[in-house]
Amino acid sequence: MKKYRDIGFKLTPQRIAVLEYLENNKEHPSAETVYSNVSKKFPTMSFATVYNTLAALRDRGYLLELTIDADKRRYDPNIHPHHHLICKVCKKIIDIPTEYMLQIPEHLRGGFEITGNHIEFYGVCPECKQQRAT
Amino acid sequence: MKKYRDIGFKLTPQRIAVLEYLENNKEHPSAETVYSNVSKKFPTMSFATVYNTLAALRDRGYLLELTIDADKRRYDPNIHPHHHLICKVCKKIIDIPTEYMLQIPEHLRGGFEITGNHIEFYGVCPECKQQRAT
DNA sequence: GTTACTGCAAAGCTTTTGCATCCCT
DNA sequence: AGGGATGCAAAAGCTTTGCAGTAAC
Repeated sequence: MKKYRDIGFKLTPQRIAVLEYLENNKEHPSAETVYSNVSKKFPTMSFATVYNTLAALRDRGYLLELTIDADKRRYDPNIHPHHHLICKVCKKIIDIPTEYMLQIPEHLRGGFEITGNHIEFYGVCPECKQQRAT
Repeated sequence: MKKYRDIGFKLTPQRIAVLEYLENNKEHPSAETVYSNVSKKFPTMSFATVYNTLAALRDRGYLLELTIDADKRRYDPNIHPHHHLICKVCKKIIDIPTEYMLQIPEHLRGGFEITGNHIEFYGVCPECKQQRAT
């Protein structure tokens, strides 16, 4: 936690609760999900504080904001380069920590300076596949 | 246009205007952009009709709904498999029609049935790169 | 004639903002 | 003490919906 304070990130009890909830979290939660979980232990917590905290962490590079879900933004505390596998039915997201070497053919690059990439794999998870078969 | 009618898609003047606007459109427009362009020639056009039409085309597989932009959904009439290169500054999106062979290691697949993938390449376009230098 | 689309306005969600108060450093 | 965070409520965007009227098939 010290690293946050060191860069001038003020550690309030609310922020610590959010940080603890996110730590090692693999669910790629939405702000709403973060709010409802954190406010269990912290009833006075407000939505605005969750949004502010998530935005502050994102701006400082401690949190990725995923635009995978059209309905809401989801957050990923894993900031190491990785990709995602998404269930089209239940929107579950799992991490794919594989590195792929992807080159864009020169004639398609359009003079862009490439800084990164992100692969979304789509599919149906075992649980949803079984429910469909029913 | 006949193909739409053949599957029970009712062709109204408003829908034809939307279809004509989208045809060969490479700008990946948002619903707002579609609306403002189509309503130039069709002043009585309503937002709801644009949304309904886009959703109907999407549901029938004639239009891709992109979740690349966190702020709004964008639409892509190019339904052939392809990827995207996105300018992080101005959010311009250009098509990358290259095919990449991407395999997910078995132990990471989690029993998913994989149905497809989509790569987002990130970068800065020449125009934005120049403005930054200034 | 049916069925389904249009247009308008209102409502629904997610996310952002203003502002007074409070508290971490 | 000072700067920044909190909490509340209101507002702002984007998208969806209900419903009466209308047009495509």
